Amino acid sequence: MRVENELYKKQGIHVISAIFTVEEGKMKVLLIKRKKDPYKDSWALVGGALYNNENLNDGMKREIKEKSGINNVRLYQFDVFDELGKTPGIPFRMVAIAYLGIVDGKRTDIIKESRNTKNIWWCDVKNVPNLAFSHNDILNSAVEKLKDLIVQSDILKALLPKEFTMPELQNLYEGILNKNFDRRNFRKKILSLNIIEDTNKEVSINGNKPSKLYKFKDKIECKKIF
Amino acid sequence: MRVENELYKKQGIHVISAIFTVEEGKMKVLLIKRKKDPYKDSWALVGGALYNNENLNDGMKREIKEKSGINNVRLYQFDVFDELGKTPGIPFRMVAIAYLGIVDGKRTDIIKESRNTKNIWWCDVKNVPNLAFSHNDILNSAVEKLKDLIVQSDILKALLPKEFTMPELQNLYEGILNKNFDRRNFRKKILSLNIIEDTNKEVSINGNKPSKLYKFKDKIECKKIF
DNA sequence: ACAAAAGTGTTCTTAATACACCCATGT
DNA sequence: ACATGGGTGTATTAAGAACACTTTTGT
Repeated sequence: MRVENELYKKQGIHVISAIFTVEEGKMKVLLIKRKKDPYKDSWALVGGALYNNENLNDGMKREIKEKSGINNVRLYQFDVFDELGKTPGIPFRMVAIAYLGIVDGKRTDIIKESRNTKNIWWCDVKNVPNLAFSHNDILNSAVEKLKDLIVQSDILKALLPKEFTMPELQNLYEGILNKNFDRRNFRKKILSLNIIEDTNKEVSINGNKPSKLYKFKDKIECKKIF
Repeated sequence: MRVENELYKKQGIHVISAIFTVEEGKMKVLLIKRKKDPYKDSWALVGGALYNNENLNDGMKREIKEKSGINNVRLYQFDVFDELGKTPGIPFRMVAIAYLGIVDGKRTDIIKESRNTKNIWWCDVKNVPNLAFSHNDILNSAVEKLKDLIVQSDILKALLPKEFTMPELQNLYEGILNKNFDRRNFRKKILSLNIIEDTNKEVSINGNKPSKLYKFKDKIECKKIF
């Protein structure tokens, strides 16, 4: 490949991340509000252009740090999106490398504003507004990937708060995988994996019979759950 | 993103494909021999730099057509490789978009030579030489992806010749997945899927008891096999 | 007749599914 | 006392794993 060849001259690489967490038993995705054109004032996924001198993962982490303050995100590169001709106002021919990120929201402080963003929001995955660029497509694709990941025990541990109830866990699964499980069978399955333990505490969430609180064991192997 | 910013100026995108087929019951990958530096005379996967004005899939197909003549390949984008500082002689900061390709070798004519290649070879996956760039890493990763794909019935149909024997099929699985199956259980499993049928023909492969020839039914759904 | 690989059925074990009753809480 | 959601055990069904003998061909 020759540098002077016009065929190759105007290309660039975006890194874009759909960062998920669980809050109140619901799956949330992190959105930022753009300060500048294009798509000024639109909500968008976290991301930006890669520099010449950084590798992909470092670039993704830098963007996430700059725009949200988060620095303990677990990242999975899951897809590539062609941005040829799709991005108004960007004269480069861009390719977007899409990442899925996982954090425990309760252990994570986020910053509200940055150089290019004016707000930030943990948005319920079930109710996402129109996003900038083709970020809705990227998010949909990330949610599909999340369905694959959620059946791994070590992801669950990264995603959930320290203590949680069995119905919360089941709700999470049913929401992401979009199907229902029998309460008894679900419990049996999860307990048989031997990755969580009873804390001997209880909470009453909706003023009904209290549910037991569970927590993950200190070290768990990565097992497939469904 | 501003075009004049030096941070973004020298980036480019490679598309690279590990193209697989089955020959004599063995999994083969398509390699080309390079005509020019860097890595002159080395074997390599099929690929090259993306143009400004084409999208990723078109670029990949163009490269495959140019270097091998193949135009009926089924492509899956499966990973992205960071080539920052890894590629001698290439002044651009490259990212390699990696594809897995599937063809039926017997139905495919390949060309021996092209502008940048001097030879081409269906190489046994179990016995691959040192490749140019970091193509061995990419190939290993493609083989991992192939393990996921091989359990889908429609991939099998794309990969295998029109007629095949049960031991050939089993060998293929055992080679890719790196484990052994019981002959009777394997047969039972495959037949229960209802995607292949008996041709009432037989072949003797090694001068032993002949095996039955099977073929795929005309239309099969995509089912998970293991 | 013997070596080499192919074909075939049954039993056992394990995992997944279906299902009904009692319990603790707030109003 | 009642409405709401949480907790528990058993019986059935389906899927996967284990296993041995007979058949065909070439030498």
